[in-house]
Amino acid sequence: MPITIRDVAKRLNLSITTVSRALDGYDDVSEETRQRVRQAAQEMGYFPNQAARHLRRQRSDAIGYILPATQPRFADPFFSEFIAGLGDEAAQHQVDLVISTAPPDSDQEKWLYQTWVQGQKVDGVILHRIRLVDWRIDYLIQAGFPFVSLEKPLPEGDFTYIEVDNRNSVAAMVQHLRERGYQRIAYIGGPETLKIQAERFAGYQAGLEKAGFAYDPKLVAAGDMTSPEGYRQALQILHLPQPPDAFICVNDETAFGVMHAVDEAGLAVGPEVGVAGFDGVQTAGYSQPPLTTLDQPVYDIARHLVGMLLAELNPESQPEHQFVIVPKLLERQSTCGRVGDHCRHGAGTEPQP
Amino acid sequence: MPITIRDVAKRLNLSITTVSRALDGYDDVSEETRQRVRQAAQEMGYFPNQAARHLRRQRSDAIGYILPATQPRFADPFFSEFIAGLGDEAAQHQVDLVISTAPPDSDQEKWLYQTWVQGQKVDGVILHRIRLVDWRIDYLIQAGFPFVSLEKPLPEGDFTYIEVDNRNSVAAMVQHLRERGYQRIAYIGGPETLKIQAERFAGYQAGLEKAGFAYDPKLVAAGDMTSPEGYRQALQILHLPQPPDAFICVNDETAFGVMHAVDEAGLAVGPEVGVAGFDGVQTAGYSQPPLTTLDQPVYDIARHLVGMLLAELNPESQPEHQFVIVPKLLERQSTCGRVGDHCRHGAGTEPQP
DNA sequence: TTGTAGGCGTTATCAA
DNA sequence: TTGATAACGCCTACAA
Repeated sequence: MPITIRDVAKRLNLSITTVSRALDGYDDVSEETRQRVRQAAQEMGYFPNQAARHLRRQRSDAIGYILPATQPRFADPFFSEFIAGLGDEAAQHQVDLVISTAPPDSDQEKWLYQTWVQGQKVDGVILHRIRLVDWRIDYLIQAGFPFVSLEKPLPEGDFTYIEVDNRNSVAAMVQHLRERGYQRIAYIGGPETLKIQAERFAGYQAGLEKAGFAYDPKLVAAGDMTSPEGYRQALQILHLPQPPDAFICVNDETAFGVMHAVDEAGLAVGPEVGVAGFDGVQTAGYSQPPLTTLDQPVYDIARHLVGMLLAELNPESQPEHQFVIVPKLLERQSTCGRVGDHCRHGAGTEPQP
Repeated sequence: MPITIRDVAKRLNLSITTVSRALDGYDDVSEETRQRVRQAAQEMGYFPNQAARHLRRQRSDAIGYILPATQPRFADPFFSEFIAGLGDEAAQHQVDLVISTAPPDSDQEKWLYQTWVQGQKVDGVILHRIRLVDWRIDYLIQAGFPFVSLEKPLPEGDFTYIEVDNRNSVAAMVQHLRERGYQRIAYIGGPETLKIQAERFAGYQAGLEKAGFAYDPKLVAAGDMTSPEGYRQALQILHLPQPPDAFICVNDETAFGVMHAVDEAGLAVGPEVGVAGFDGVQTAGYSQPPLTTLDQPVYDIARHLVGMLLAELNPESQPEHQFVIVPKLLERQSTCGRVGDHCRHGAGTEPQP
C-alpha cells in the first residue's frame, strides 16, 4: 500500500493542500512548514502517484517512440544509439520515454498510435523511417498531436524535423569510389516504401550520372537493411557475368553482410571490391577491413530530436524547427581503392572517436 | 480537446457506466446497446484516457527498464536486441515499455527507480547488469515491488530470473582455444563491479587451470565493454615482452576493438592471434574474420523475461521462476587456430541464422 | 500562511 | 439491463 499525500498530511496535522504546495516549492508556505513537510515526506518515502498527477495536470511527462520492428531478430546498432540518445536526453529533462514495437503499417501500429495519442499516454512522439506514403503523418497532423521526425515529413508545411542530406552524400560517395578507381558500382538498398531508400538511391543515380558511369539496373537490389539480406543480395550480384567492383549500401548493417559475401567470393574487400555503408555505427570502425561509411551522428540527432520535441511542448520556448545534417564521409580501408597506394597496411584504420 | 467517455454517453443518451461496460465487454449489457456503443466510440474516435484508467485500476499496464548508460556514445548492439525483445513481447501483451537511462549507482538512478516504483509509474521492472553489491535488489525487495532479472539477484531467496552460465561457458572457451593451439590467453574484462565480469573472469581462471596454463595477471585488463576500450587494452597487452596469442573478451563489442588492435599490430587475427567474444551479436558473424563467440539468445531472453514478469503480475498464473541458459560456442575464423587446417578460406564463415 | 472543495476521466459498487 | 454515485490521488482556485 503506497504512501499518499494524505498520509503525509495526516502525520503532520496539515492539509494535503499545504503538503502539496510545500513539496512543489510554492512560496506561499512558511519556511518552517516546508522543512517539516520535506522531512516527513523523505522519511515516509513519499513519491507522488504518477497517474493521479498526469490526470490532474493533463500531461504525462513522457514521450513516445514506436520501433518499426519487422525482423524477428532486430539488431541494428543504429537503434541502440538512437534509443540511448532519446533516453539520455529525455532523462535529462525528467521525462520518460515510452517505447513499443510494431510492424510498419500494421493494424497493431495503428492501434498503438491511437491509444497513445488519443489516450494521452504520451505528450508527443518521435517519428523515424518515414514512408513515402505515411499514414502516421496525416493522422498526427489531423489529431493536432505534437511530433518531430528524423526526415522531412512532407514536402510542404511547417514541421519540426531533422533532415539528413541523403541524396548529396550518397552522390559524393559515388564520386569517392570513382576517385579510388572503382568503375562499376552496385547499390544494395532497403525497402522501396522508405523515404531514405528513395533518397539514397536517387543520390546513387545522380552520382553515377555525374561520374559518367552508366546506370545498370542489374546492379541494384532491394534488401531489408539487415546483414543477412546484404549478404544474400551481394552474392547474387557478384555472380553476374559482369560483376561490380564496388558496392554502396543503404546502411552499415547491409554493408557488413556485403563484405562477408565479397570475402566468401574469394575477393579482397578494398583492393578488389570496394564496399561503403551509411550510418557510421561504431562497429564500422572495427570491422576488418574498417568500413567506409557516411557517418551521421545518430546519438546526437536523437538527443536533438527530443530537445526539439520538448521545446515544442513548452509554450514559452521559441525553438528552431528544422535542421539539416550533412553526413561525414569516413574513408576507410573497405574502399582503399584499385589505384594509388591507399591500401598500405594500417592506412585509414584509426578508430574514429 | 480529446473525446471522453462522457461525450460518447451523451451522444447516445446513455450513462457513462453503460458505455464503459459495453466497451470493456461485460456481459450485463444488451447486445444491441453494445453495438451502438461500439459504433459510436469508433466513429467519434474515442480511446480511454490512460492516466484516468491507471489511477482507477491501480495499475499502469507498463513495465520499466532503466539502461545503465555510462558511455556518452552508447552503442552496443546487445541493447538493441534486448530492447527489441522487451518491446516485442510487451507489445504482444498490450503492455507498454517505459525506459530511461541513468549511470549505474548515480543519484539519478536512485531517483528514477523511486519515482517509478513508489509513484507506480510501472507495474514491474526488468533488471540487468546486476552488480556485486546492488542497491536496486535490496530496494525492490524491501518495497515488495515485482521485478525479474537477467542474472541471479542474490545467492539466496526465491526470485524470478534468467541465469546465463557464464562461468562454465568461458571455461569451455579456454578449452576451445587450447585445442586450436593457442598457448597464452589474455582476458579483457568489464567493470569489476559487475556480476557478469566476476563470473566470466572466474570462468577464465577455471579454464586456465583445467587446461594447465599458468595464470598471468599481466594478461588481464578491465575495460568498459566498448570497442574503443577493447582496442586500447589490447594494444597495451600486445606490447608486453611476452604478448599473448589469444584474447577472450567479456563481450563482442570489446572483441571488435581487440581484433582491430591485433590487426594494427601487424598480426593476423586467427592464424596468429585468436580472439573470442561473448554475446553473439549479429554483427559478429560478419566481421572480418567472423568472430568466435559465446552466443546467448538475447532477443529470446528479453522476451522470456517480459513473459515471466507479466506472469508474476498476473495472480492466476503459476509460472516458472528460474531458468538457466547455456550459451552456444560458435567457432568461427577469429579462432581458426595455430594448428590444424581450420583456417582454410571460408571455413566456419557461414552466417549464423 | 493555511484549509476547503471541486474536478481531472475512469471504473466499480450498489440500487433501481 | 441500466443509472447514480463514489472513489482512485493529486492539484489549484478560492475562501478563511
